[in-house]
Amino acid sequence: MPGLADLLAGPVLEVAPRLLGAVVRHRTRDGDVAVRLTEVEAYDGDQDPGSHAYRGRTPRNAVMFGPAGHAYVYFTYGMHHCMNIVCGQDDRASAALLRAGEVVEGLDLARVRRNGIRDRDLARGPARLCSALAITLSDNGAHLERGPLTLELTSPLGSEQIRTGPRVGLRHAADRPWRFWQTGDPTVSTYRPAKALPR
DNA sequence: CGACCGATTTGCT
DNA sequence: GCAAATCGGTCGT
Repeated sequence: MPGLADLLAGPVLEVAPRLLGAVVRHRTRDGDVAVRLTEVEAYDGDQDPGSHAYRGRTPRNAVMFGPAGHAYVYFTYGMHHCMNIVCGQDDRASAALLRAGEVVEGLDLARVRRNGIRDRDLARGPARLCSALAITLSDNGAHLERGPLTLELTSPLGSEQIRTGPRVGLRHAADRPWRFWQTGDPTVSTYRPAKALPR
């Protein structure tokens, strides 16, 4: 049967919505926390001005140029981590940013890590998600099949369960509707557009 | 080597 | 609604 990397090796615009509902689990000394993904964004490598890989390979983004099925983690704003799942073909340098999710395991541990924030907000936002899962730069490049950081795909959501819209916080290519989220889910980040798309 | 920027969150107004 | 916090990556001098 096909491995995770094979499933993630398709075009990122097809893989990203496929990730909605999938579960990311991180095992640490303190225990396990798992998050069900409710919001992701697609970044399409060398053809995408919004992608870290747009200006070519650097030590930071090298993982994006490798095979699908690995985590690309970067540090930003001097204090936050964000996690992507590398997908697409090798050297395509495409990835899906994990923007939000629902904590489905290790709720108590996630509450401690997030220091009293409401359960709904534990992983609502890309840096919050990394905080709840205790993702750091040491997880950059990690295989998502072998652990301690894993991705478990679930059956795809129906098209009526998926909404799309512009990506968040980009200076360029802000017009491309490459953000995907689960319809009406309360854990989707607050930057969702004011008006929902027609049912 | 120095300057500037960023796929953000939080807290205060 | 807005600005501070804070630092690695990238690029220009």
